[in-house]
Amino acid sequence: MSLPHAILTALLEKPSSGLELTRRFDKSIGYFWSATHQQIYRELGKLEAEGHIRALPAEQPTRGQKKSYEVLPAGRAELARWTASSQDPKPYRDTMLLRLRASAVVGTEGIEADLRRHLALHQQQLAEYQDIEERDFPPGAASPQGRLQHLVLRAGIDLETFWTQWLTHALAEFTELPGENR
Amino acid sequence: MSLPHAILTALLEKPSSGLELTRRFDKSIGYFWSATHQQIYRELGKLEAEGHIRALPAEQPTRGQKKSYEVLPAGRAELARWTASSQDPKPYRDTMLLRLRASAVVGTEGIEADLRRHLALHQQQLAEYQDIEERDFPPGAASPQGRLQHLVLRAGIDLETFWTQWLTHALAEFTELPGENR
DNA sequence: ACGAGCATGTAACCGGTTACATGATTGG
DNA sequence: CCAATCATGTAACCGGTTACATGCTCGT
Repeated sequence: MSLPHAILTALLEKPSSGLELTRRFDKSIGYFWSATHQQIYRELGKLEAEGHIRALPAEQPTRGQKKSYEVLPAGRAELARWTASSQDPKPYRDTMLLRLRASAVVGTEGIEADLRRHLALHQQQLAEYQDIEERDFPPGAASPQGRLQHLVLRAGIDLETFWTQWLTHALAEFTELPGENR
Repeated sequence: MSLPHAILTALLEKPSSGLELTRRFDKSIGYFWSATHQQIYRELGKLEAEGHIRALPAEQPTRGQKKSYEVLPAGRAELARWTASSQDPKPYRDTMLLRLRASAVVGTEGIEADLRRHLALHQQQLAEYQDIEERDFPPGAASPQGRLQHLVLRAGIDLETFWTQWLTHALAEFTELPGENR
């Protein structure tokens, strides 16, 4: 039950249509909660039916017409409730770690190339986050909202830093493995 | 398509019944790929139908009777293929980061307690991993299989270390926020 | 007027989750 | 023998994914 709350957050920051939300999910919020436009439309319908949001009274909503939504007080209250609620961290899932473990059994043939590819991807993502940090969070005092947003970005930066270091370490290990295991 | 391969890996390490697999998923493999017994039974049925595993020829398999499986050559080949295949990293999803972002909009009322709770949980998990490392991976030379397994465990340790540090940092930020934002 | 792209939406599927059912074994 | 537990399994649901359909708008 996270997608509706992600949408409520995005709509509170700025009322938007479905496509606009999809684009914004490709950027900031999507960095740690991605969603496709189908998910977003489905969820917008539910949120409207529940009285959490409403379509902005512009034109009649026919197909192909832009339809913007804004958050109603009930929606804001629900988001506040959810934000403050106690939630267990989801168990972590990662296929690369799974494949590395499998490679200990069936051989490491072929996995090294994908480790390198992942390293490049994480380095790229790290650079993107660092650009955002430089641009949006220059050193110095910031508003409380800004500090919270910076905190979230730091998590992204530190996670990508971890992955680049770990993958580098993993690749170094591989060069030391005896030939028949590679 | 990861669960069947996780099961193949576990079965290659040691032929097991459904319940035994469930227990082992609660431990080692489950640390980065959890599964319930219902998922595992469902998947065992599929894997058997595909000819990747077979039931060990013991007693006739009636309900309530233990039924152990072993991996067939086709299953091992499929696992090797999957392990060496190129796979994109899944976009990262985390509700705590989402909630923190939401709290920048609707207020941080109530979230601090859950940050503390998460910190305790991650510290606990970190301690568990470190115990395993001390017990199973003492300093010194190790087999290639051991080194790969150690690599995976290091990822778990480093991830939990990251979370404890980040949560500590986040809580420190909170104490500096002006009163109306807490 | 028409094709490209914009915007919204339907449908089918798939893996993970939760609740529950049923047969076998074992301890009191 | 009966309850508790072990072991396997069925069913319904839910969110995320993929493929496709349809209507509108705008540039040429």
